[in-house]
Amino acid sequence: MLNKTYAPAETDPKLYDAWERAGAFAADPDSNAKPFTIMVPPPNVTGSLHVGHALTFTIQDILIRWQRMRGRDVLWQPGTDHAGIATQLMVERLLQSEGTSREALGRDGFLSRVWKWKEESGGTISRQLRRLGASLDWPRERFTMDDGLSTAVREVFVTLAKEGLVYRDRRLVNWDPKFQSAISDLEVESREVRGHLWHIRYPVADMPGTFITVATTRPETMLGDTAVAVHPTDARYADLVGKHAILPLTGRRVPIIADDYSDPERGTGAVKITPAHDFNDFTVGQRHNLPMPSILDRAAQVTLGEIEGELAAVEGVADPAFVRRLARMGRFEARKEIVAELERLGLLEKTEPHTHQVPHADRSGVPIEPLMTVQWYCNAGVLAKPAIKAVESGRTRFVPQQWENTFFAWMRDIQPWCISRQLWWGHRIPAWYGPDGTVFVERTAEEAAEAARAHYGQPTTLTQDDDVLDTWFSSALWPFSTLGWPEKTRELARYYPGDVLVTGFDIIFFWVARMMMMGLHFMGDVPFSTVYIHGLVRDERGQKMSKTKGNAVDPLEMIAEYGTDALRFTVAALTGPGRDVKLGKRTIENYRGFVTKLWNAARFCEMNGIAPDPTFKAVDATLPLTRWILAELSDAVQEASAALEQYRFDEYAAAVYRFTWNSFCDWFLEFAKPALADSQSADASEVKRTAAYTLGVLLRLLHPAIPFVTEALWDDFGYGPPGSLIREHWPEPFDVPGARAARDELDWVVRLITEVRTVRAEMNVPPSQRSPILLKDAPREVIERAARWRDAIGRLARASEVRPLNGEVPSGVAQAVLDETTIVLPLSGLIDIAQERTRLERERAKVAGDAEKIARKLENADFVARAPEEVVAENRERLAGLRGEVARMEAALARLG
RNA sequence: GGGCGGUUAGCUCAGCGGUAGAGCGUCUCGUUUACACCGAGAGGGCCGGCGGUUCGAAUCCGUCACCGCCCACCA
Repeated sequence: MLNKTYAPAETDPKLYDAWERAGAFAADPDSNAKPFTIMVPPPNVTGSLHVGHALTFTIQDILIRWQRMRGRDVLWQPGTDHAGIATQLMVERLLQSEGTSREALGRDGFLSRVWKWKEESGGTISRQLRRLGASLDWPRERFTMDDGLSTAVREVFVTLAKEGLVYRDRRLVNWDPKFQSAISDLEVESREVRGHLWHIRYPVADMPGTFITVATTRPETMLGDTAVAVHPTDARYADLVGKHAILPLTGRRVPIIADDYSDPERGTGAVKITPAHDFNDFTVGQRHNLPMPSILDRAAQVTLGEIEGELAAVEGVADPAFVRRLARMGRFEARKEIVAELERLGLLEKTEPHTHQVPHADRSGVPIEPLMTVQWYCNAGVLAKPAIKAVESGRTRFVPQQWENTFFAWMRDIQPWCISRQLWWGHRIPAWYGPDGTVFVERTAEEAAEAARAHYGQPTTLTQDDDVLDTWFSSALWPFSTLGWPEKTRELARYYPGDVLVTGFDIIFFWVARMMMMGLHFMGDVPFSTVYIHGLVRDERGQKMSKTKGNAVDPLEMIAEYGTDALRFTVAALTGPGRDVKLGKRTIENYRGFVTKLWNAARFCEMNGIAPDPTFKAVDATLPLTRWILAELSDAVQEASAALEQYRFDEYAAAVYRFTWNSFCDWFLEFAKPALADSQSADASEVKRTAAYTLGVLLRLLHPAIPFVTEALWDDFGYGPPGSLIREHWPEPFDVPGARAARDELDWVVRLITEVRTVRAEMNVPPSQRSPILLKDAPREVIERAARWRDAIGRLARASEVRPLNGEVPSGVAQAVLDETTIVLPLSGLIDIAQERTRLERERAKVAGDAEKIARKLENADFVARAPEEVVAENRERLAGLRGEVARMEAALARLG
């Protein structure tokens, strides 16, 4: 006997354990079935489950469970990402609380500490994914820094380096002064900053009293200026081009140059050029062959090394002593000092408030500093070309398709990817340097030593590159590194390329694009044929969720409170194409009601002795009721499958919800009650067997979304052995004999009951007050129908009897029109004639209005001539029907007197 | 500055050429062989504005307005 309510907290983990122990999630490389593969986007090993995970993993698990039921050999590849910066920072904080530090432990000590942390606490997210019901193939779990995956990383790096697609370069890089590492363009985000625009007078050399004024938001970088640029056509400055300016503070003579980069509309039209600290200035510097002194170090503190020798005292303009005091000062403090000094010297023309976008490091949150360093780069431009082609040709498609534009826009203008990071935690770059700086890129230290011996003609001591690779470098290999590449494993042959990649739009560039590039380059094929892009999870008001705002929904809390199924169904119901998911506690609570509804419906079935009957076939159904619910069920199967086929999780949820609640519970079970009450009745057996069949199909339809409650019911009813629903076959639409007639009949009964209920509710008739339902002008089929459904109508429409009305309509009755029949409800004493007249008049007006609209349409000669025949015919028919109704309503009104 | 998405019932959204829909919320009623995490009924909409195409536009095209996001830009 089922409990009064479903208790997910106790039941769900047991069901999950049973599935996992039984190997229900396991891929089977030996099977003959067609594979279906999803590579999980590996969560950070430091992570814990948040709503974003709940969304993405629910979607994936729905697809996975659905395809598994369809008989595919499903591989859902699990794993975690080492997440370089995030993990290193986390362990560093841990060390800090223990009174030690990364530096104190040294590189090796620190790394073993991180590994130890990973062994002890790195499994949190995997445990939490189990609570979400995610049916991942756990024994295949991988970690991006596993031996195998690390081999893959080295193999890719070395191969690309030998192909010239990975190389070292000295150029400006986005530098994070807080973490003191290079970062890629993607890790930079613009933030609006309210700052100032300082207008600074640079004296023109050999022209005493003449100044050229530049405007800047970063006066501290002027220490590294090596030119002032004006636009070639700017008449204001034409005479000054070719002359020199005296750089205030340092006294350096810098040329005044003409360059298109200068925009006469902005600032003063003259712009200071600091090639070593600004990306635009860098290109100007290259064009004009300017010196590029760095004046900020890796911590973004002033460093004078490259300009020390050039400092010159100039009366009233430059003072080497002042500049020397700036050494090792932070960039923002130096800015203040420099502004004060310029003011003192009378060289500060004016200061304006100025709001502008400043690039920040997304991780550390500090403004990035363009810095001249040597880094490793990947030539993404070359790798991007086949990836673009693959999407253009449809080999890989995006759902929703609009994201292809985003992908193309970025890929077609892709910049070299800086892949080295000045961190310790990550894949160490497999490059070794000889004493003279010669670089040996090899898979192992031994191979590098071998290469060095060949190069130098003798054994030579090498030093390995200190840097590690961008975390996304190893993520880019995930679709094949997890399958054993570079070994030629049978998994690799079978499960690459995968089918679907599910992820958020925020990492299309970070991850999707790079997997495409690497997959095509190393496997010769795309890593997946479909990329399903979902939205972001937001709170009920559409705000981004964040811990600081306090509006974050904790999925584990929701699971504890409402059960996993409620959370999952909510997510599915809200996941429309290209839309963010606005998730609130109330919504989850609401869908928990759906899970309960299903549970109670099943309980009701159980209480009535409804049990699976494997011999039952839909084609054997003979009754209108059973034929009708089976036809509805077949439609629901069809709708659910079509929705999943198109990644319409919202439509899938809506279809199964509607069928369960409206068709099965509200009408079928209610109509079934008379038959169930009398187990000897002729219909009882067929009704029960149909109910059992319907429930069985329904559980299968619902399983991908709400796996726990469906498996619990499946097991309890004994549809199969415990834990078998997960591998049960997905239902197919089926034929039902006489479906059309059954639908016509049930449709009529439902409309009759609804009509009577509406009248009674509007007349405030108490439910205890039963009334006869008299059918005036009813054709014979209708009278027969009414007789067949006497019990159900009696129950659901509170009728004492249902019969044709022969003769006069008594007075003091309520009336309603249903097709050609007028329903008469003698409710003597309860009917207020005036009120009834108002009600009927309102109805009449509504129907007459509809009729009028159609009549006007049909009077339009163009419509009749040009609209398709069926549409015209349909309208004619409708008009006739509506006019009939109006006439009957008018007759009813007349009878009221 | 370039691009993408959105604007439909109080809220969240579906519908994307032929009778304006759902869920929630609101109001009224309710101890009926499961379910109050429930049942029955009702109210609620110039489908953002303006133009166009069409026999017919929420739906297609153009344009404007507002909202959100992405990319670029430290004068």
